[in-house]
Amino acid sequence: MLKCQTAGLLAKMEVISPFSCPTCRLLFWVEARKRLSKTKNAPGSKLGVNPTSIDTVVVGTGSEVKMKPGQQLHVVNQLYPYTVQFKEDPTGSHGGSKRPRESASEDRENQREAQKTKAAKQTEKVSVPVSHGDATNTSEGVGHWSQGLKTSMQDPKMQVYKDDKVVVIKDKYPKARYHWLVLPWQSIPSLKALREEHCDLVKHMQQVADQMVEQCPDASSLRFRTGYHAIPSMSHVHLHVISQDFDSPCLKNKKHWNSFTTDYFIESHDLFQMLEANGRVTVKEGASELLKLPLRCHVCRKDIPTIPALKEHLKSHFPR
DNA sequence: GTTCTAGAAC
DNA sequence: GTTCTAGAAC
Repeated sequence: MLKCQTAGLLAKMEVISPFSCPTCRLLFWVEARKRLSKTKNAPGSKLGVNPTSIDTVVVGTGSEVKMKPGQQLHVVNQLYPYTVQFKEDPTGSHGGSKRPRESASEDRENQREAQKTKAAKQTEKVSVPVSHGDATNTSEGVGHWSQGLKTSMQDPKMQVYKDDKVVVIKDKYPKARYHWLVLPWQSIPSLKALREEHCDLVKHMQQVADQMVEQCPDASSLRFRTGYHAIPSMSHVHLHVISQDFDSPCLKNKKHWNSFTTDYFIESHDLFQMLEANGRVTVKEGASELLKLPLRCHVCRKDIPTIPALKEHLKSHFPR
């Protein structure tokens, strides 16, 4: 339940689109754009609610959160259908005037800013549990940008699914309409550290990835790929689950493009087979050179000269 | 990983 | 002149 402090209304969370408190006209924008038919079997049961840019709370369905005038509510988890229903106005009062709704892009921008601030704070203050080696504050210790996933995966507000073996977060800079990362709780710095004993874990990561795709509202219209970057920048093994529209403002350069559309992207299944057969994962020499390949459309194989031209071209394959 | 920006490309 | 990329810095 959501409680509007101004009007004293309660809201029940179930489905959604942009909505406002009918009494005080406070507007809330909820990211989820499409409905799903079922929620019960969907991974993750928590809704992350961010009632202010500073304080954040996590509420389960049915719990209450107090909102103040001007505060924005973000349903962090886009995966499930939500409805926010306001109960009957108990007082009959009607304060405040209707506010103009923020544009979706503006809202996304604000949220991105909030995330940046949040990440910066986490880097400063949060100590991440590490089960191996020395955690130092030197070149690549805690706080270095390459350690960011360790922080994000521990943050309940970032988590869209978790079980005893893995956690799933949304990529902070998604390169497509849907882009998740599946991370093991176990600290495995890179693909080099994978051994035969990790086979079950890797397989489980794949299963969770498949599950994420299954419950995606656009699973029927979009193709997905799940795989690993040959030489990832971020520490901690992570499996990308990414829709193949590559429709995202965060996809900005050749490196981004080629990391998902060349052999630099190692299919999860291929990686598993390699691990099962050899007990190791070997990355081909020269993998980093793949990032410099000319831009080529992954759908029609057409060569495209520049990133802006490529993004324009992609619109023809993936109209909104 | 991202951001910033010099200078290449047009 | 503007657009775009690539590499440094973080």
